[in-house]
Formats: sequence, C-alpha cells, structure tokens
Amino acid sequence: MSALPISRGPGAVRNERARRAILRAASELLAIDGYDHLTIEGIAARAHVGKPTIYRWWSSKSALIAECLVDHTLLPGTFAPQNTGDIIADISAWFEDVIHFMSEPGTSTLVRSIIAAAVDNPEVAVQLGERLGATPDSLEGRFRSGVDTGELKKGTPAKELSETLLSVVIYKIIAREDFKDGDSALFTRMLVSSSLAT
Amino acid sequence: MSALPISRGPGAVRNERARRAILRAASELLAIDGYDHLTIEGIAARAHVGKPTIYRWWSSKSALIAECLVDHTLLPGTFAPQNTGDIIADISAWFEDVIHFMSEPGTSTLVRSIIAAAVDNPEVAVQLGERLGATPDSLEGRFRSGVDTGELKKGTPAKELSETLLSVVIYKIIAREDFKDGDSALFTRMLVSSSLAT
Amino acid sequence: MSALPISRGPGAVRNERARRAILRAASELLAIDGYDHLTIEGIAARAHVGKPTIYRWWSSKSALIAECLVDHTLLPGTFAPQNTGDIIADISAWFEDVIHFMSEPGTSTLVRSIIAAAVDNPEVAVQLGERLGATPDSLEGRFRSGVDTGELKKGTPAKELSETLLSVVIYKIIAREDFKDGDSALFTRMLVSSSLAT
Amino acid sequence: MSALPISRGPGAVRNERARRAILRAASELLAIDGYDHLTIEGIAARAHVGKPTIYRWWSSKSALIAECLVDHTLLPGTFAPQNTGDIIADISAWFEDVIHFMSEPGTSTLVRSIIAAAVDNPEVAVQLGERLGATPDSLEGRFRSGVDTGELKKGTPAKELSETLLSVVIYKIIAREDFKDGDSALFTRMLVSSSLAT
DNA sequence: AGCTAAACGAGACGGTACGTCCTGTCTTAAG
DNA sequence: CTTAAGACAGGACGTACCGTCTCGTTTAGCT
Repeated sequence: MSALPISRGPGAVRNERARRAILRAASELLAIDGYDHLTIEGIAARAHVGKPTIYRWWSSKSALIAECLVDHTLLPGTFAPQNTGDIIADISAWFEDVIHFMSEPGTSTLVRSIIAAAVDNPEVAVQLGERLGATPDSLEGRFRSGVDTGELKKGTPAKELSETLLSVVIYKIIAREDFKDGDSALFTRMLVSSSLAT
Repeated sequence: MSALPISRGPGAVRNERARRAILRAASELLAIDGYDHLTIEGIAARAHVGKPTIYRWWSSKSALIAECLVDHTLLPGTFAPQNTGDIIADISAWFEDVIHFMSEPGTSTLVRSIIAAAVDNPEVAVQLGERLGATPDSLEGRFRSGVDTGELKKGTPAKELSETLLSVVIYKIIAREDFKDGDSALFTRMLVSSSLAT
Repeated sequence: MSALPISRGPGAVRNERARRAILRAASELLAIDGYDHLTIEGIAARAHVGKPTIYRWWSSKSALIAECLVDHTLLPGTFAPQNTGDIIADISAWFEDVIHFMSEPGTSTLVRSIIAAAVDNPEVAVQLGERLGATPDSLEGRFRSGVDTGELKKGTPAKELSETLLSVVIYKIIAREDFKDGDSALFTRMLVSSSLAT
Repeated sequence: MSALPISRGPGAVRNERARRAILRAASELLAIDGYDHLTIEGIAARAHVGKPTIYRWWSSKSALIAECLVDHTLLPGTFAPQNTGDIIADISAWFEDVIHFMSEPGTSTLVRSIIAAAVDNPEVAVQLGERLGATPDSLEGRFRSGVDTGELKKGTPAKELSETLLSVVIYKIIAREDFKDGDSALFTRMLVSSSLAT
C-alpha cells in the first residue's frame, strides 16, 4: 500500500509528514462531508499538500480511504469478542458493542461513507470488516475456538458465521435501519444456536 | 413517485414518452458505466431529453435509480421462494437462484452499482430488497407460513431471517466474493435450522 | 470571431454581459501581468465567469486578445496619418504620435504583451497593425493618395512602406530600444524620400 | 554567459558535458515543440540532467535560448552581406539569402519561437539580430563602408537601415506573411536608394 | 377556435472538481 | 561540492458535470 522508505537509488525519499497529513485530512473530511462530497482537492488543501502528491501515492479516493483504515487514522478502535466460554454471551456482547458504537452521533453516517468507498474498492470492505472484528483471528477465531473446546459442533462454518454477522451490520447501516433492543441477542441466537453442541 | 396526469389547470401534461426514455437511458448507462460514472447529462443526451426535464421530476441520481427499480426497467425479474412444505429446500433454492443470477456476466457489477445508489438513498435499498425477494410477502412470508404450518417454531424471527439472507447477498457483492458451491445450502442451514420445529 | 446573437434554434442565447466582462478582464490583466502571466483562470475569476464560458467561445488566450483588439477593449485609440499635402510631415507626425504613445508608462510593456500574443496568433498581429494605423485605409492609403496627387512617384510600394513602418515600431518594442529624438523624421525620410516625385 | 570550467576552489567544477547536453536538448525541443511548449522539465529529461542543474546556471527559459544562440547550437549559420561595390546588389543578395533560409520547412516556425523568447528577453533579440547579420560589423558595416567609398551619401543612417531590414524580416515571420518574388529587391531599393550618392 | 400555461429540446451560464503538467525548491545518494 | 534523480507545495491547464437559467416550440386543457 505505502512504499517503504527502501533505497531507490538517488532522489528524495517519501515525506512521511505529508503522508500522515493526507490520511488525517481525508479521515476528517470523510467524517464531515461524506464520501461523495470528499474531494482530492479538499484533502490536499486541508493537508497543505499539492494534489500531485496525493495522486503520486494513491490511485483513487477509495484507495486513500483503505489506507486510512489500515493506518487506524479512520475508526481507531477495533471490536473483538471475548472468550468467556459462553459463546452466545460473547458474540452477543460483541454485537452489543458494535450496535452501541454505531448509535453514537455521526458514526453510522461515517461508516456509511466507508461503505460507499467499499463499493468502489473491496480492500476497503476487507479493512472495514477487520476493524469491526470480522477477521480470522477475531470473530472467526472465537467460533473456531468454540469448536475446539467442544462448545460448538464440529463442522461449524466459522468463516460464514463471522461474515454473516458483518453483513447484517453493514446492511443495517446502508438501509438506515436502527438496531432495536434485543437485536444483538436475537441475531446471535438465530445464527449461532444451531451450531451449539448438544 | 411519478405524478399521475391529474389536471393541474391548463398547460401540457407530463410526457410519458420522455419519462420512459429517461428510465431506460438511466438503466442502460448504469449497466454500462457504473453508478459513479453515471451522469444526468449523459442520461439526458441518451434519452434525447433536456436536463431540466430530469431535474423537474427527480431530485437526485439515486431517486432516479429507485424509480427504475420500481418500474422494473432495471432488474426486470423478481426472486421469490416457492412453498413446497420443505422450507430448507425452498430457501436454499431461492438462494441458488439468486447466486445463479449474480454469476451472469455483468450482473454483479450492475447490482454493485445499485448498492452504490442504495448507500445514498435507502429507498433504493428497499427496492433492491424487494426485487431480490426480501419482502414481507415473499421471503419473510415463506418463513411466516412455515410458522403457521408448524414447520418452524413459534417466535421464529421471520423478518430478521429474511433481512439476514439479503444482507449476505449484498455483502458478497460489495466485497466481490463469489459464492461457492454449497453456499446456498450452507447459509440456509446455518440460518434456518435453529428455527425448525423439532 | 464572436457568434452574433442570431437565433440558433432552441436554447439560451449568448450572454453579452459575460462576453464584455471577459474581454474587459482579459485586457486589464494583460496590462497588469503581461501575456505570459495571463491565465484563463485569472480572467474567469476577475470577470466572475466560469472557465468553460471562456473556452466555449475562444480557443486560446491569443484568440481572446485578438477579440479584445477588435472590440477596442484593448488599445482603445487608433493612429492615422493626416493628409496635409506634405507626406513627409504627415508620416513623421504619425510616427511621432506612435512614439509618444509608446513612451507613456506601461504602454510599451502592454504592447510587448500584445506582440507576444501576435507570435501565437497572426490575427493579433493584423489587429495590432490596424490599431497602429498600418491598414489599407490609413497609412497605406496616405501613401496611395500621395501617388494620386503626384506627391509620390508612380509605382511607390504603399503596402510595403506601411508594413515597414509598423515593423520598425514592433521591433523597437521587442528589443526594448527607446526611440530617440529625431527618429520619427529620420525613419520617415529614410523610407519615404526615395519615393518623392522629383 | 557560460562559466568556463575554471577551478573555483575545492569541489567539483561545472560539468561541460551537461551544459552542452542542455543547450542541445533545448535547441532540439524548441524546433520540435515551439517556445510555449518548451519546458525545463522536458529539457532536463532529454539532456539526462536534473532540473536543478538547469536552474543553477540559467535564470529562465529565454536566457537558455539566448545562450543556445550565442553557442551556435541554435541557428548554426550566419548571414552577412558581401561587398562587391554595388550596395543595392549586396543588400538585395543578403535579403534573398535570408528569405531563402526562412522558406525552408520548419525554419520560420523555429524563428518564430526564437522571437517569442526575444519578447521575454531582449538579449535573445540581439542574438537573433546578430545571427541574421544585423550587427555593427556585418549589415551596418556594409552601409558604413558604402559611405566611406562614396557609394552612399554622408550621414546615411547605417544603424537604422540595418535595424529596419531586420525589423521587416521579423515582422513577416510574426505575421506569417511569406515573402514574394522581388521583395528582396523591392525592400532594398525602397530603403537604400534614397541614400545613394548622386 | 383561441388562449394560456405547463412541459419540452436545447443549450449557455457560474461553478466545482477532475487528473495532468509544469514550476522552482529541497532532499537524498553517488561520485 | 556537484550531480542525477526525484519528491515536494503550489498553481494553472483544459475537460466534465453540476444544477439553474433562459430560450423558442409544442401540447393540451379551459375558455
């Protein structure tokens, strides 16, 4: 994504200050204006950077957003389920965390902007999933460890469960449907209970 | 959405030919160019229509796409599950139909464009859901009738199941992940089996 | 050069206010900044006009300058020799006028800018020549009438004389050589005396 | 104009190879692209030289062009009148030479580019004049020797005659007017005959 | 049948942003 | 200490669309 400052023969090396300023400005403007009002020109101005400096390193707005996510400039936190031995409770708690986060003012709008970028660029979708915990290590890992400890049946589709949870969150943001009380428990049971070991 | 030709005093009445030409042009260009390269100017030119004629009747590109969907100019077909009495088979078959449709060349790109419009305009999300069968009558209705016939437990969350199925389809399109053989059965079982009456 | 506001079928008609504002702004900025610092963007801003409005009607900076000259927005006055019957005196007086004009502060810089445009666009050269009096009617006409009245020999090359006078003025501006006292008489005699009837 | 590779204390000395490559590249690009499409960046790339190396030694594009002329990298030849004792024939022959040169394909375009540089930088005008023969030694000298030998009247304005001949050539290039057959004789007689001794 | 007003096609307008090119300066690594 | 290479901040380029606004023309209900 970003070139490492490896020697490339003579010539000046990439300016890290500019890179940080650009990611910062892009993240701030995405939150303020939304993805479709986000402009390279605006980012360049806010970062006190020339437009060509942006185009030199990123091929599109969505690639820039992807790097903002990788860099944790956008969505600094990460969601990961705990492992208390009670998978229904753990996943439900994770879901509750995500719902709570999305209910903060401005957050669902920001995430919707990120989804708009994700439609352009699947890398953004991957990064957004990672930030929300839908990764092999995190959500999927919790399901796998449930299988290992005998809490869940063998053959439980950990990846698909993880992906489905993420899908529901993303769909609700797109459709601008708020989560209701009990949704975290409802969706968790709906998805997970059939995989519980008897 | 579209004004009926109710009398509004003297003066010409809305031109239906123009309306159809606009929806047609918008649908074609969406398929060709994608949502972000779709322009009002391009639609007007292709429909041999003045730009103000478009602005007179639609407030945004996404509202226009929403009407294309309502009008069945975009995505002419509709997906609906059958009711054979075997809900796993019925939902799985519906899922298989959708997967098959999405695998046609150009379709997933077109649907991704519709999703881009949906991020702007939740009405588009609703219409896309309807076209894919995620409606109270269709997918949700199949779940409710399963409850009524005793095939599914009482308290089965029909709406949430329907919505989750739609979410998964939309997520896969956004993330550009292809469905694999067996996914229809896998996701169906994962979601529905816990609601089966014992 | 500029489309007359003739009916061109349907559609809005050219905005004369915008046209005037553009010519005015271009003329002012040419005087202030010089031709190479003259920018379409700057003209658009000063005229409170969109850049495309300029590009719609003029293909280049130099075409715009040409129309400024045609329109008398740039170099409002015109130089023309009198006809007192004494051609040496008349041409010399014309020359003196031009020299005096060029010695006003800023004028030679402005004319040099016009010459820069003329290098791009021969139409500008023609218009500059017209403004300085090197036209069939004016300077050339004075020579022709001298032939007609018998003041000058038959076969006197009126056009070439006129052009040479213009050439000298333009060269001096390019080379940034000031005219000296007596130059008007000197050059006039040098050029004209060999054509005097004996 | 150009520093000789004289030692200036410790450290590397000016690289003559780079200087030649730059002048060569500038001359070639001027002929190919014209003055307004000539860029420092393009020259640097063609000369395999860093941009700062150009900025270190020349203050502007026009200064670079001036040195190309001084260096005979641009316009290698020189025009000078002969002295056969018949000044009308000599000047006319010189004029014919210049006209013939300008009629070669590409030459008038190249010279027009040099004139564009001359508008920025009077040194270029001087150098162009020198190359065309309008120098105290050459054209002006021929007039002065005509005075000395009694061919021309005392008080003949040698400098102004020389300058006027140059002016006409430059004007014709700017205005893109071709010379016609007989122009060399016509202009020569027009200018010179009044100075012939009787 | 004539009037009136809406809707229409066309397209010019003031603007914003695009992605590119170039400017002149600064930084680095090689020699 | 100069050089080739090249990144940088900045500014202008010429283009594409935006959404609004005039134009004349067409259309169709209402007098």
